[in-house]
Amino acid sequence: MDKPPARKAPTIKEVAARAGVSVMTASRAVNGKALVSAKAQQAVERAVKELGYVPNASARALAGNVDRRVALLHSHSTTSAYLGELLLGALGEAPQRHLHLVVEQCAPGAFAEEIVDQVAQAHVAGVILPPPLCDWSDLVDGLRARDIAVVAVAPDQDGPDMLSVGTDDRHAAYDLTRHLIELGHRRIGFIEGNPRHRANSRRVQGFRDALIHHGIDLDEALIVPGDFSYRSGLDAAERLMSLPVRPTAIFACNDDMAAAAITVAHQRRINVPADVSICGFDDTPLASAIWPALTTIRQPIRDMSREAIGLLAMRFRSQEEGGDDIIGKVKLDYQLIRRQSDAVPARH
Amino acid sequence: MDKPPARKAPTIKEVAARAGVSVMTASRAVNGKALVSAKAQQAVERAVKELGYVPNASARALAGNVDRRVALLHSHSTTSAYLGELLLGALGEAPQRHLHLVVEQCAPGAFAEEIVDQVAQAHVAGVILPPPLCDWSDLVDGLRARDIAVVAVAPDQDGPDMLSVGTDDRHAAYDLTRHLIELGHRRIGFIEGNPRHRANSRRVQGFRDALIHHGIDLDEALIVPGDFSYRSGLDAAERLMSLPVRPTAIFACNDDMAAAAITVAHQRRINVPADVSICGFDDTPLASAIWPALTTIRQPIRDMSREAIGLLAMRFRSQEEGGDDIIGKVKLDYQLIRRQSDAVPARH
DNA sequence: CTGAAAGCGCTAACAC
DNA sequence: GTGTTAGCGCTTTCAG
Repeated sequence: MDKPPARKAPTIKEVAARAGVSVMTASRAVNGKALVSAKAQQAVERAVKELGYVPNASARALAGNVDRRVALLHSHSTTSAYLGELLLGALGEAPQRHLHLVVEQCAPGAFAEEIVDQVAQAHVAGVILPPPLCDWSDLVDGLRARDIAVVAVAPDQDGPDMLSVGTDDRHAAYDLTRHLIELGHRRIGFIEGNPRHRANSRRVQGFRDALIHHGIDLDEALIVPGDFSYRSGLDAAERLMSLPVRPTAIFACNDDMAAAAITVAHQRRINVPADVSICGFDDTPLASAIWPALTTIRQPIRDMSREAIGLLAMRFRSQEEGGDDIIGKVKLDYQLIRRQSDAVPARH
Repeated sequence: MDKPPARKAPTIKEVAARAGVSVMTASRAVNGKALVSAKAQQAVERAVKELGYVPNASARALAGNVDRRVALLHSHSTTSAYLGELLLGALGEAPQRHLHLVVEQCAPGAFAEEIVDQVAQAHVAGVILPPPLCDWSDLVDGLRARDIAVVAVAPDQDGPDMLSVGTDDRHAAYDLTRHLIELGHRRIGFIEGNPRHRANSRRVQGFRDALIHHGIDLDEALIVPGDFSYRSGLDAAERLMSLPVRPTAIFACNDDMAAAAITVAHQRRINVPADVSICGFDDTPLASAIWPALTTIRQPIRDMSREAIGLLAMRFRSQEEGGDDIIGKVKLDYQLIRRQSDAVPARH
């Protein structure tokens, strides 16, 4: 005898029947919003467990009319890895906040206005904007002009009246530098990112602060320019390695440039990390793909999109209650990922 | 005067009214399934456009009772980039096939049975399994035992009665090798991947075939072992570079090992690509992050998940019609991505 | 605190 | 071809 092939998902009706209460009470108990007697609550909870009941999201959305849609907008320049993390966070959080997530890609050469139209036609109430979209003011303004809530993810410049999530880059750079100092390094090279990005200046600042706070004189020759690309990291590292007195450690403003520095070291038969420690920033896939794997700073991208959804939900709630538009900013903790590219400096 | 803040999405009712037909006709016209007069069809289409009507997925799912859920299951070892691509493809295709996609991550050390339970409790009718999950037979069998359709993405071993999507690795390796041969290379080194993976043997096979078909004698010393890791690529490349007669080109079985080969070349002050061409496989983010950027093979991951959704939809349709379980396999075209790591061999 | 009735937007099923 | 009726599973009223 086969088991019956028809396995329809249990409905709230069945749960109610089994718990001996009305459908309405069951609904309330499941959602936990309204007041329900402890007894009813427990009965329902048991029934739910026994039946393996999962609320039907469609029905819920339809009935509640609260199926607000939010979009995760991404451009061609968002890397798959970044997007993947963003998606994972947002997809996980959205249902819990009673939001429906849609994913929109903006066309390569599109104007801000076109994108705004596209988003508006999707009938979304809010948009999550990862970099670099979040720094495109025409786009942000256009969206807001149409009453679409915008939350910026790791924006380069963070307007005071914006919803945003991000990490404290300055502080992260400070911590990474301190880590190197505590290892015993005193001569630390720094490879800058694109000077037009605020993220870069914040990281440089953190680096400088750490040096100062630990009473280390900064040799300006140790700070060399770069632009976040691997290619630029190659040149920057060459300069650092050619210095009369070589640094014992190098802090690159991102992983790509750190990887480039490792390549240069290898080329010169300088051992990493025995002869020179090299650290990156961002914890991209590259960081763990190369050898030695990079000690770097990880931004909790997944958590960021989770929080972004939360911020949106909060804004909607406040709108429903007729309040002013809430502005919110959340700063998430970064993480120092220690791998194999750093060590105590060699003794002379 | 402000514009009215309440912007409810238009319903099919409004569309019907505007088009001067009944709701049902509008529904049929929108879905294109049933027969509708050309006139009504056009009227509805115009109304849809003018109102910016988008069918409410929840209502549709609820009414049709066809809101089949499918899961994209991923393990901790699926990289974010791979997952991101998979997600993009699946998220785009699922709604069109009237499927609702959920994303499930399986717990790090979980047993197959636990994962099967988890999936079953999510009430999904089908699961997309990226590698390495698709090669975990306990998991696959467990799922199928519960009548959950499984589609394997780029499986290492492809059972005859399985739904699967993938690319022709052997053929891709053949093409990449031919590319090198056409450039003028005759002495081509090959860095193998983990010998336990079929993907590896298929790639080796393609390489050998290409050599044979072009009348090039294969020097077995040119095929060196690796295991797909950067670390192993370093060792393999060292062996290749130490050969009495160095190869003029190296084909590494994946990008990580190709990147390692480039590092080794740099170390030895061998120019890439002037002195040695180096190609990878997979087109991971690494391929374009390093310098010179890798010429490699790209698998259309996004398309794969799209096709996977299609396969699932097809299977469900056939089930509804009471037919046998359809088995389907789709092979997608890979792409040879030419970047800067290959060139015509140097003349002696 | 609980329940009954009504309806969310849409599509099966059956009429015309 | 087209319209009518009913109902998907749930939550919102509004009465108890």
